[in-house]
Amino acid sequence: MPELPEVETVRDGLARWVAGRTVARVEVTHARAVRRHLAGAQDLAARLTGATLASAERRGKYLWLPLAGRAEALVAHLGMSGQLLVQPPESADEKHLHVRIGFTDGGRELRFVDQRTFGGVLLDVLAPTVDHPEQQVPAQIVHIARDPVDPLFDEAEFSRRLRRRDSAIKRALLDQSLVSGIGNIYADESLWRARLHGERPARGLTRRQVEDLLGHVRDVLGAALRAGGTSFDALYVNVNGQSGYFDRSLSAYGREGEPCPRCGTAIARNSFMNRSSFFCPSCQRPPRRAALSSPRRAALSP
DNA sequence: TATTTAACCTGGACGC
DNA sequence: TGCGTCCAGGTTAAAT
Repeated sequence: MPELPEVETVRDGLARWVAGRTVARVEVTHARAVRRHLAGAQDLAARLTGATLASAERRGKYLWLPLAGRAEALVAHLGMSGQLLVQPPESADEKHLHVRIGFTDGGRELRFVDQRTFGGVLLDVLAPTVDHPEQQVPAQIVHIARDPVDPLFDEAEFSRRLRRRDSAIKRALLDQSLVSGIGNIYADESLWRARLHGERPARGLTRRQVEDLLGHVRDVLGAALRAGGTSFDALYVNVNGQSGYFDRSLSAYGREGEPCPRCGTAIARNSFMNRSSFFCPSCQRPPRRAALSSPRRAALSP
């Protein structure tokens, strides 16, 4: 599933293959892929045709390609299975090809392919960021927090906000308005490295624990980025259709029943937030019931 | 206001 | 072989 390392790998590919090129035509073959462009597919195509894609930017799991000389950008989110592929025009259409963008140079096309259709593209105006108004991001994502590898990420502010939360740590890590780029896989991996159970209340964490957790988040994201991201199947690939290799380095996620690399206890799995959570029952002690937030306590009561 | 839940969606895996 | 069910999870509107 595309989280920060996967999206950054795609962004890097777009910067190499697409930036500086001028759009000649846009074809939308699946309306759901542009559902967040409220003016519709025709409007998206009309406004994008003739525009030059200046660069490739990212915040968290969102990508955008600013249009040269205009305060607008082509925004993309990969959802769970979205792919942005750079393909020769003559190559066969992918089964789930939803948007095709051709360029005036006649070279490789940019294709948005998405099996589960949770992702999409849209054209959006740029707006100043809250913390650094001299910087601009697409208006629809101004609520998305900076990610932990952003040089302007404010650790002190993150710690303060996290430790004020009346919810579980994992839920907070997945909240993109608190910290972006982390999904289910890297949340579990980071918590395993920090020896923290995801259901522990965020409010009970010390500053030191938050610093430690953040360090592990950065380590995991960095290692995954160097491996080209995590791929369990063909759903995540870079712009050239290649998979990443970080799944071979995962310690907890997807390893139910396998020995914990640290203590040998079998990795456990439970359901949390309608998702699977993987953890070591020995290294990551579950919180005492009294420490759980009230709704969670009520949910666990017989 | 803060937090939690449910819905969206498709195809692979699995059991019968 | 074919059918039905479950599962994967990022985002956000709606509910609590």
